Amino acid sequence: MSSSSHRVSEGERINVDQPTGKLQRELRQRRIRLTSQRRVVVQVMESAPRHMDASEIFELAHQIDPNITRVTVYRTLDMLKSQGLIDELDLLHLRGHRHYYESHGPRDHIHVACIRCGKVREFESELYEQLMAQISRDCGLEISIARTEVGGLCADCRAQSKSAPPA
Amino acid sequence: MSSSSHRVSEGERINVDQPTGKLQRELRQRRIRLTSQRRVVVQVMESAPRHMDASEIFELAHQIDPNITRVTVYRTLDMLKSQGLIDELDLLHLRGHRHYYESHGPRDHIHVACIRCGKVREFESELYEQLMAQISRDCGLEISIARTEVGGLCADCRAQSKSAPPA
DNA sequence: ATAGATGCAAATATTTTGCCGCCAG
DNA sequence: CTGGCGGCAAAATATTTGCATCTAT
Repeated sequence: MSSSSHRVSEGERINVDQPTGKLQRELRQRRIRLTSQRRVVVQVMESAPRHMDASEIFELAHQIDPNITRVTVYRTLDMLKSQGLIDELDLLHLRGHRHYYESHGPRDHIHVACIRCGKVREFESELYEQLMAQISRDCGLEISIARTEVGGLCADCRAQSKSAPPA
Repeated sequence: MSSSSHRVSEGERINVDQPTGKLQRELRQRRIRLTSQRRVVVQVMESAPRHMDASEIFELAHQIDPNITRVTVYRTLDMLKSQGLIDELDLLHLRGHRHYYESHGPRDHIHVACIRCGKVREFESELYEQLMAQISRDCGLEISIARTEVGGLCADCRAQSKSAPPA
């Protein structure tokens, strides 16, 4: 396995850090049965260039191992969610009612999406952590999950709007 | 039907000043056809003590006017969403895959939910606005939607945990 | 060996669509 | 009057469940 422990650059978000492994390792550590199907599903998720919904995960996983069914994908996602290893997003429902999944990174980040072209970027900020601290303090909440999604027109799409109006 | 420029009252917990009306007023202003069904749906949404999903909205609306169908609720919600008058939330999927709806307030707020008791509180913060400004600047995004949901154990539930462990 | 996963098929739930008669503006 | 809207039923999606079988540990 290519153990590249160096940081990925800004825009791209392919998970190269723990080669074929962060989720898998977590599962093993937690004594959770690592079946071949689960291995495929987590690999698919970890190597995806962008967030996928359950159907997309299924398609890819099924291509790799035709035995894998939708049911297994749902069950695996549920398991990972209940283990707190992945997040379920809806990305502002910009493209329907799909739910997208992503494996937890080390830090919380914000999803910033363009409502026109659909590009999604991840954003981290000191301010965000301050905000969470404030919420925790003011609401007396012991925060375990947080999600922020922001949508709008990106610079590129604004530029294009000038020649061609919105769809 | 009921005179259009009259207030109907009779709701129960419906304020007659603006509440029975923000959405309705917006729709009229925008020359969007105000059918009796739409009136009922927006009233239900505006007078609800908490966020509801499509089914709940349907139940209540259907109680008020048995003619109203699920389809109409869906179509009305779509319309309101496309007008940017309501937001669609999932509240961290704490209770399954439901989507909740809420009419836009004047200011953006954060939804803070307890993962145990399910209580949802709304939270506003200067920091939040700063964060949005930062995102807008750094990502070159003209923000039109934003959503933040935070989950964790509230103080009450933490207290209870000491005597009775998690469900 | 055995608790726990998977597959299959069918049950549920949720959302969308086509068509036509009806009502708000 | 008329174009948009709601109702109905059915299609298309999405998710969950029961049960027998298989497998990772």
